[in-house]
Amino acid sequence: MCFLYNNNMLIKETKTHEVTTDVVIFTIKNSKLMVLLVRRANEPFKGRWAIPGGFIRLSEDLDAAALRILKEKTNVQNIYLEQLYTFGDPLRYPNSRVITCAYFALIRSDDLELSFEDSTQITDVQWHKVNQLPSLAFDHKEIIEYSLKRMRERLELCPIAFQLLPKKFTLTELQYSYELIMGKKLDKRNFRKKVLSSNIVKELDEFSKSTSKRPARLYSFDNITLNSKRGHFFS
Amino acid sequence: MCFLYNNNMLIKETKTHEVTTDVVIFTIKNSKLMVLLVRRANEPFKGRWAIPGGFIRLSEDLDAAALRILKEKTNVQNIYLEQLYTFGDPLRYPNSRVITCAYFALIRSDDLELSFEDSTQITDVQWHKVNQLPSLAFDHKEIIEYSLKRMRERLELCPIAFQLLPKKFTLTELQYSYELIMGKKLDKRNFRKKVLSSNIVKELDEFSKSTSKRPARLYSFDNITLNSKRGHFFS
DNA sequence: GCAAAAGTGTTCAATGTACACCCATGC
DNA sequence: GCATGGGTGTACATTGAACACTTTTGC
Repeated sequence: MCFLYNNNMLIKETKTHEVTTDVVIFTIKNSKLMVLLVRRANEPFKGRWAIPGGFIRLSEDLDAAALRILKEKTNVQNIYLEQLYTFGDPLRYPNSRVITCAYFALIRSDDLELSFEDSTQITDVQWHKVNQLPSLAFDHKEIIEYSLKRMRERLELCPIAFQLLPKKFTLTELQYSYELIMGKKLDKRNFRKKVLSSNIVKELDEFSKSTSKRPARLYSFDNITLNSKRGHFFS
Repeated sequence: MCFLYNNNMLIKETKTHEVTTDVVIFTIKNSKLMVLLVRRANEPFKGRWAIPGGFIRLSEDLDAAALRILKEKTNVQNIYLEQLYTFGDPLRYPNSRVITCAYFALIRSDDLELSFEDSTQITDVQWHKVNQLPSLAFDHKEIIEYSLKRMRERLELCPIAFQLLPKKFTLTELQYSYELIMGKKLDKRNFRKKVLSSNIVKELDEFSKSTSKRPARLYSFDNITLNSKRGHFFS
């Protein structure tokens, strides 16, 4: 039971706002754009897939809470994390008022250290293809769709796609990740021209161990600064 | 006293998160870009100027709460309103954990019906020039600065500046409002070319009652659709 | 007639887009 | 030697930026 000073009236409520953060975590795995989902262990939506999330602690910054959720699930740091939107439809969460501050994050698949990854049996944390999502809890479908839209907007401004790639990558791999996120094909020559003329990649003296074809030059990224003040790299 | 199920532990807390919304309300008045501030009647920061805001009701959508705050202060509808960012630094609010979901709004100065406007005495609600802000409560300076930045970004994508103008306006007035928001001078010919080639304005057969100079053609706006899914016009 | 704001086009640079062939390697 | 993905350049269209003079009105 809470007493809450709400809108200039002291009201008595059996529940109060709860505030969570949900983190939409993207990666590229097996040439697919994937999002991390957890299977809910409790009601509501017990057994349903959902975006990883959790309550924000009373003395915890929002960014810190999102980072904590991310670490709990993926054990990664040094990732791109950006506050997305705060969803507060009073009906979004059954029988309770839960406002969620959504974030989205991009991680490299080669940084992943997911304990559940070793097991081949079905676990409660899994990657799902973004274009083959299962039925999701709450408004999480809407949140993921909005994340995708935002990620595409960001991609046009700053090279966050690098976050999805290994530290050394070929231009074809880079282009492929752009195509996966943007959902359309890009022209190879124009893409390479654009990437090389912006000084965000550094040419290496290494080549991919060719998988039965001509080896491709490897690049690493450099000079990454974000146009957005909202997104950050956390190290 | 609340019991809160927080991060998988049932914890006992003497306080809980509180969630407010703050609305940064812009207008153009006397050829200046202005923001609406209220003087705080209570501690903390009693007497200090602050962005209008209030607690979100338990069964109230975030957008609705922002709209309510806006109506309480300005009595306008049919405005541009967009969720800005959620600020949740645990130290932003003294002695309490208050997370605020900030919005920004643009209103026409000729739509204004502010009760306090008739009075010439100092009231607790006033317009302030954005480049001459008084000392503000909480992190409200940061919120206003971020609103300005976002408004500039929006302006490049969609014609929200129309929200700040009377229903009939001259192109010079429109250009002036862009210059006020962007904080820089624009080229007259390029500006008019761009505005006229996008079909967002409609030429009228009326002219400004010339104030001792050549009368200028009036325009109204048309075909307003937003590029952003986040911003909305509320009618 | 003059002061003051309204109105009007062209040139140039930069950027984005469309498009097709040779190259290096593994097998 | 051939199949496969790696790598490269040019022509054109679109867009944004710089720039100055004539027109209309009130006084």
